[in-house]
Amino acid sequence: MLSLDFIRSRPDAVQAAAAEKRADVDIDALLALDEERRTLLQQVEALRSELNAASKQIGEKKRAGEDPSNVFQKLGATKAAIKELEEKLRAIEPQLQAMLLTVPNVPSDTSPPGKTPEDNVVRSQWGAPPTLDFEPKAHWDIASDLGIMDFERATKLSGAGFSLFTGAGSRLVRGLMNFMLDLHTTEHGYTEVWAPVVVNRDCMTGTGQLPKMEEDMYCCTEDDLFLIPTAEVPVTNIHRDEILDGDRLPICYTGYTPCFRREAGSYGKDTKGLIRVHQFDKVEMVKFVRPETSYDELESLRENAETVLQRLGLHYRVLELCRGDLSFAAAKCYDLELWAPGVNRWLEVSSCSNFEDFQARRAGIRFRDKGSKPQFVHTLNGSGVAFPRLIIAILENYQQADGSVVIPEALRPYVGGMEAITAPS
RNA sequence: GGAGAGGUGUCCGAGUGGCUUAAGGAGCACGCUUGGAAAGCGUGUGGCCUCCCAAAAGGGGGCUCGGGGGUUCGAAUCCCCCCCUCUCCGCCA
Repeated sequence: MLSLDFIRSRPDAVQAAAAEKRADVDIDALLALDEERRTLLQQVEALRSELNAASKQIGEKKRAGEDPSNVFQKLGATKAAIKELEEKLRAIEPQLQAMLLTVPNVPSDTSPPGKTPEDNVVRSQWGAPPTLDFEPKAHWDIASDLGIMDFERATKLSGAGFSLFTGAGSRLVRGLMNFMLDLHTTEHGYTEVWAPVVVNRDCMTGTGQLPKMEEDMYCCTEDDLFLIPTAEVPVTNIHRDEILDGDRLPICYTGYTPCFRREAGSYGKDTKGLIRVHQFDKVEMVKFVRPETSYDELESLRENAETVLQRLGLHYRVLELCRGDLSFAAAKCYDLELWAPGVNRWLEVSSCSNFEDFQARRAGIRFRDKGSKPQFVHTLNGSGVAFPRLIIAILENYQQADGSVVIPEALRPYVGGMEAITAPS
């Protein structure tokens, strides 16, 4: 959420930014409503002030044993006027709030111009694609041939877009979780959290999934609870409606969670294999930082995510998202994409975003230095990293001519020393 | 799911219609005191909205005792709805 102050001072910039993100918002209408609200507020508060003074007078007179009835006379009209104005306000305020919640964040000046994913800027590359002297297989064939995933039975359980890992595949998932969490906690300084994966509406609104993305989430309608699409939601909301001690910042959390996405509107896209699924696993990093440090913190967040890929020896590139491709809440974002030779394409495994104070304002996350007024923190988060596409990359990059898959060295301690996954004989 | 208890400021805690612009205590900050500290004494102590002010500082007003409505000239206090927490019972990993 943007502050009304900011929108008032730079309406054109806000309207233009919304257009870049293809958000259908009418800033002029919003400001007109804001103006109306403030006018009404002034009127109603003046009347309330009168009424308060009169009530006080009545109390005093009664205590002094005097007759207060002359004060009563005019109060009826005042009360009626207040009631009328309040009703108008009550109609306007939710409307204004609803509009405010649909205004996207303004891209940072440092985010490159552009409208579509094609306009994203490749900022760097690391490593090189593997040299394979055979025709690389796609991960779904590798996994099926090795017996580490069972796509058919997963469909039987839950439908398309769900995964069933078995044997070494399952072990791989578990190992990845520990590998990434250990890296972020012991080397990158994050505090580990284990969070709920079902959250309430306030959480979803706080981080910006609601109201826009409701149809993309699994919802337990009986309880009005949502399955999280990312750990960003519960972890960022840990400090919702809090004023943090300025000395505590930055606060850095990392946590593993499963993630659930309905992917409404993308049916028929990437239906095969693990590229796009309804439930997947992810280790996430979330930071609460002082505003003046957030862009430095974004760089280190991206480096922390890159380290995961580097340790696993996987070829990747870093994209800087153009203004038009930024998500609703983000001001700046880096995507990390892994090279997958089997499906012959780049696959996004991490988004590292700075939301500045956009989420903090929605979620009421502030900090205070001694003797100062509270300020909103800046929030950031990044995948560190998402599992399915990482697994795709491991399988496809480390596949051997004989159909086996070599386990990256850094991962071996986490999978019981296993050096390769080989087909059952 | 059933029954009960409760939600007050940073914390504890009082408070059943106007001497409460929330008592008292603790904590915190500042000052006095001290060789220094503790104790003691004094002063102060939140958040949101809005207006005045070029801005900052400052000041005015409104709201804020879980949330939302209502009664009343006046509500922490009375009424209604909702949420949350705790205890016991039931069920259950």
